[in-house]
Amino acid sequence: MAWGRSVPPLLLSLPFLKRSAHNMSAQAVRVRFAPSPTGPLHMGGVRTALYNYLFARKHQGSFVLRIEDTDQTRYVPGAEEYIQEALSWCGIAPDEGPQKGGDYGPYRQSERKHLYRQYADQLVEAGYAYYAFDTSEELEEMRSMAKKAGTPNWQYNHVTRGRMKNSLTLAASDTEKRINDGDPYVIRIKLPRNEEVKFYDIVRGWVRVNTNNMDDKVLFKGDGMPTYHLANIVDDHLMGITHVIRGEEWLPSAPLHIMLYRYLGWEESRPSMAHLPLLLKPDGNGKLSKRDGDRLGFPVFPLEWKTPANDEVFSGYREQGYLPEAFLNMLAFLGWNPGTEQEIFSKQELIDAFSLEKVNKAGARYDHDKTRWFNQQYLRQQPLPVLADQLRQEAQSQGYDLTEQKAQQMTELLLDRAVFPSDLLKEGQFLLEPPETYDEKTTRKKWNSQARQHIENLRERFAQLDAFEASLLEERFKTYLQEQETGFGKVGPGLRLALTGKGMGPSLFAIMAILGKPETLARLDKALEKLPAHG
RNA sequence: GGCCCCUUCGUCUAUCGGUUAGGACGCCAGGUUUUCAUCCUGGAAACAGGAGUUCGAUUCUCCUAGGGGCUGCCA
Repeated sequence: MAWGRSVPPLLLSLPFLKRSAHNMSAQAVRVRFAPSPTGPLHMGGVRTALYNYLFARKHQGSFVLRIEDTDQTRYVPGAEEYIQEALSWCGIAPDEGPQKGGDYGPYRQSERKHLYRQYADQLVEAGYAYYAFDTSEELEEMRSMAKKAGTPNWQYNHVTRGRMKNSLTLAASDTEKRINDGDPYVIRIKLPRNEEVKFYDIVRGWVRVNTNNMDDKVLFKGDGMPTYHLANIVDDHLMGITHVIRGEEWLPSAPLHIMLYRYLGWEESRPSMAHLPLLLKPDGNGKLSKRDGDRLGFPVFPLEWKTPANDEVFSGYREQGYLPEAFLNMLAFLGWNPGTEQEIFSKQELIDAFSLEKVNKAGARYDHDKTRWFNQQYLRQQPLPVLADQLRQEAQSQGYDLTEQKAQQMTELLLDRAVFPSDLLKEGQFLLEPPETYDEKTTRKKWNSQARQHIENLRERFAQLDAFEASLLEERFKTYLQEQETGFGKVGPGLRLALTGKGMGPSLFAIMAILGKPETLARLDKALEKLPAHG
């Protein structure tokens, strides 16, 4: 088993496992990510896409994007574009999909509409499905009545279908008449009574469910579209999908899908299944949802999203300055672990290390601090010139003109205290313009007549220097301290305050070197002028 | 409620019957640094509970508890 959890040897004799094993060696891996375009893709969806992508790459297979838009009432403009853009930003764009094309298209289910009906008909003819004429209202009433009677989970199944309006209870002529008259109807699967459905899930092992606990799900809707259940089986089959890797929320309907493969006669080529653990919210209970981000102060979406209906804005990792590689690395580790102690993985390293067997079973709680840490790590790995160039552009957009050299110096100076690229400018603002105000607390504690005198003295000394570079400045500064028989703590804070207006920050000598002589002297003059001499 | 899935430090996780239960984030302490950040060193911190199988269970089985998902003519 290249990618099964350990399976008892005996079970290998089961026909479909043999088939699987055969599949794996002979058939090219094809996986799909199948979101429905009902809104932006959130990070849980991105992770599902990522695992599909990694699995495909690992096995030299194909990663397919399929848009599951069989519910026309839930269409949200821009959602599909968002999905594609999000995947591209993350660096996991599909090999086949609505944008890219491919040999198995079309890749939108709405454009595949004509394909599904024949399979629904096939099932009806084979006796595995039936027409049902019950209206939504009638079903609603059945459910609420059952609920009042103490049965919260009324099901349309082998017990109840005999009392409903369907082709099993109606005379054949009646059924035919209704259909010819254009009466609305759905097609439901006809599940057997008391039969065990079992399948092997790559991350969970054997899963078994009795058909008594399943219901006769609608396969084909009144509007002429298939439901997800039918469409996903038909498409996976037609598209040659070998492995279905999806979220755990699909686990309860997996047995139904198994039955569909069987009834459609496709059991021999059924894809393997892997149900991924869910992403949980950091606080409280439940899975991560789209509102958690704004509530807890982090994005849940890869890209910013503006709801078309009301212009509500949801923040995105991209816009907040996260690097896609960091985002991806973080996501990969939410529910998967290579078993080594390495945590920083390039995309290629993730591909090489990834396996579904190492995917965890339990849901993973999202930790924003860790995400920030990943970003910090990746930020430092960026080439200096690239960061400097970004800084320069950002500074420019805010009206500062930066030389390449100065941008580079600033980047070097500030990278250690940055988590986001934008921190470089934020933390280095004082290098671009003189302070307007001086930190109140530092002024009160460190700025006295003595400190003032030191600044005056230093100003004179610095004015004598020709080469304004850090090492020289430091040397002169220390010489001065020795002459004065005083310590760094008596002079340094005042100097920093005068130069930057702040009580803390990077090396003073590097700061002065970057500012240059005229600016340094000007700032010292300004501070001497503006700051009162107290104490 | 029913069905299914899950359960190791606060969080993400390693352990595929025998370990002082390891790492990372976060937290705390110390060191480096004029300060902040970085960096280095150290620390606190976990196998949900109970039975069983076994010479031996965090690891296998069962039960309990807790958590999660599903329970639509949504995906």
